[in-house]
Amino acid sequence: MASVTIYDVANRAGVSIKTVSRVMNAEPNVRPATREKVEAAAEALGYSPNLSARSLAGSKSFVLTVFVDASLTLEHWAGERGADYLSRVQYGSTLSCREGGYHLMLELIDHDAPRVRQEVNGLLAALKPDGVILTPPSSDNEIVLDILKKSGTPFVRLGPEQDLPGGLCMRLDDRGAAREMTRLLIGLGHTRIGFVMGDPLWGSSRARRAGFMAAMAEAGLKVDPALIQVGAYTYESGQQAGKALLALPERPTAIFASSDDMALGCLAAADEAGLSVPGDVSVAGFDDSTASRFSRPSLTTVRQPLVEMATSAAKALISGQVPADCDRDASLDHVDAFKLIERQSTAPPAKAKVRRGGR
Amino acid sequence: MASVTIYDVANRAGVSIKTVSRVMNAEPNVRPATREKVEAAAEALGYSPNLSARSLAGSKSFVLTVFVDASLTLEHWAGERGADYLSRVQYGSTLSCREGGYHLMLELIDHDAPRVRQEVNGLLAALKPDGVILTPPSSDNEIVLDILKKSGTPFVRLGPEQDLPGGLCMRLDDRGAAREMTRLLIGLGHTRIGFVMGDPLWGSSRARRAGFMAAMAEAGLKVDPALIQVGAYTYESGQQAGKALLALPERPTAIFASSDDMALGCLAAADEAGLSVPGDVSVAGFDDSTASRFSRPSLTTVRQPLVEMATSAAKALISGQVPADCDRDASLDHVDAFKLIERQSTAPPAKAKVRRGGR
DNA sequence: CTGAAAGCGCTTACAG
DNA sequence: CTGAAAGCGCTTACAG
Repeated sequence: MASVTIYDVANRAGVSIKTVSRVMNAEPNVRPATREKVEAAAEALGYSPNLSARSLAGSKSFVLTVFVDASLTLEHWAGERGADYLSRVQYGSTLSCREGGYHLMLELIDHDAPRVRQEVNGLLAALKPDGVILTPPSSDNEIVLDILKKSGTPFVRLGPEQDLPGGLCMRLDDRGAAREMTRLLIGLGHTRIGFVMGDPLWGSSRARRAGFMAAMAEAGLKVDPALIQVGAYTYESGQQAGKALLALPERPTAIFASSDDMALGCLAAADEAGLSVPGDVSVAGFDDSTASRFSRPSLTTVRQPLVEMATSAAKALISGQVPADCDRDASLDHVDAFKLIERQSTAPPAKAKVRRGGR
Repeated sequence: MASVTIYDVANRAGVSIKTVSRVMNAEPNVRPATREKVEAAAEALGYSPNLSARSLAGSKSFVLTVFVDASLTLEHWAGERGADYLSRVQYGSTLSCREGGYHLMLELIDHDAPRVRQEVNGLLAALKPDGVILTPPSSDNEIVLDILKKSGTPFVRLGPEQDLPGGLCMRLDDRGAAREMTRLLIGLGHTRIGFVMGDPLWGSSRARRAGFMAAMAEAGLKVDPALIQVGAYTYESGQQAGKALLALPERPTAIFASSDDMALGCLAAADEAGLSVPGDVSVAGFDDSTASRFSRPSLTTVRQPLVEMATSAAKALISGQVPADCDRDASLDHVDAFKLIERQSTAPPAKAKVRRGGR
């Protein structure tokens, strides 16, 4: 079955291909009667414009690309847990793409390979996407950001952790979320709460700490400086921070670690110290990572509204609201809502225990 | 940054664009020295051929499309359980695509919409994929199959249930899997086993029953005709069949329903009859559906090797091993392995119970 | 409001 | 083994 082209439609409607093109692209300056004739011809012939031809001739490709980390993604796919993060991103962006007549391509990036630059360059040259949605760790990969900027491809960074120039950023309200989580702990009855901060170089780390401090202040609780530990968003740093907090003469009854990985480290530290969670100490995290759901105990944490973020990201890219060359000053930060996920790792503080006789 | 084209490479290498094209496509008839010159120029310039141009000019698009049901997929994505089935299909097909320099596009099809025909036709016209991977219910949708055949697009049907002509089929060994599952039940000690068959019109139904019969025969167990019920692969039909089996004067101690949906129906029937699973009766299913994992009790079932199936499907499509017009006679069926998943719904039959005095 | 011409970056079919 | 020409199906930039 030979495919029907713009010429077939033009012939049948008795107009030039340029007019057909106008109608297909919903451009103005077509008489209603002409428009109808063309639409009828296209419908009768079952005509759909060839994406490749449009892309080659025009300035739009009708393709959006999502960059995900290759090894992370393959691991998640292989790991039978279902790729939860990715599913949510696909959900949101696919929704917007369908609405806008766009197509989504998922591309796995080898962030650690020496040839990332070539890989990403090749991808852009081959696909010419109208926009790219970056997921961590792409969102913070300077090589990827650099290539994207040089190529003039608009992009959105999902959940970026660093304050790098360029692109539209979609992240949750770090300060607000940290404040809410702290309020939750305070509401449970905790007054002596330890805080594990992420890398201070990152804006999100400072924002989360600010939220913690704000909640403590509004509750009239003083924050002992010894209760604030600085980590690096890693499991190990969290474990170290947790160890330090739990070794304090006056132990905190709750720890708010500002990333799930660090919170998981705190869980390990509690275990080492022979303390039960949440019996002896509550632990809260931040991110709603997959690990947070499967840890023992499962982690109370903050969830990013990923579906909504991905929906807006794709929408922004499709509508061309993201300038290709937007630098730090021009960058619009899109702050989304968030959701507290209460799981097993938090509880009211233990009452003063009745000490049974030594064993 | 203006993109580098085949002309730039040709200029730098001092050859014609045709020669560059030959090298990029690994065609023969290029002197090694020339090939090297071209490769060096391409590398230096960071050249990657534009996919749209290749697609428009040539006969290949380097794009594979996966058809999934729109509402099913959106439901899974929304349902926080992660889209397990889809993840596994994506995993396998993405792997093969990366290897072959192909790109994968996921397309959501509204199978129930009156405009499916137009939708699918439009998709093929716009994307011109070199092949399509069908997942249920696309695998058995006659409209979809018809369009694919008319358009001459090669396609693979994943886990088809009906014997329809056309395309390459990838399914597990129904007979062998049913035989193994029956052996498992027999191994547990069951001798009186009920079987719920799917729609007899479908080849897979008959194959699964044949596997059941074979296992029973090889164990020297006679099959009471009353123990074979015919369902329709739906929950309701399974419930009805289960009800009938459990009302038998001599009740089976195990039921093998040849689809998870029907097995779930049997679970409901047991519940209605006041019987516990697996205490009073074991129930086994077939498919490893998501529901089978989350049911109470979770279902012992047969899992399709989806990742492997998708990998082979994409590979076959990329290598052009699937003739565009293969009809029933020419269709090659690709039979894959399977895996028994033992969960909570099966156990050894109860010993003759010691009847305690009335309650 | 409509159209004729040129060109996007490649591959095809052919010639040598 | 290599290349010049034509053309894939559209959009762009322009003219009227």
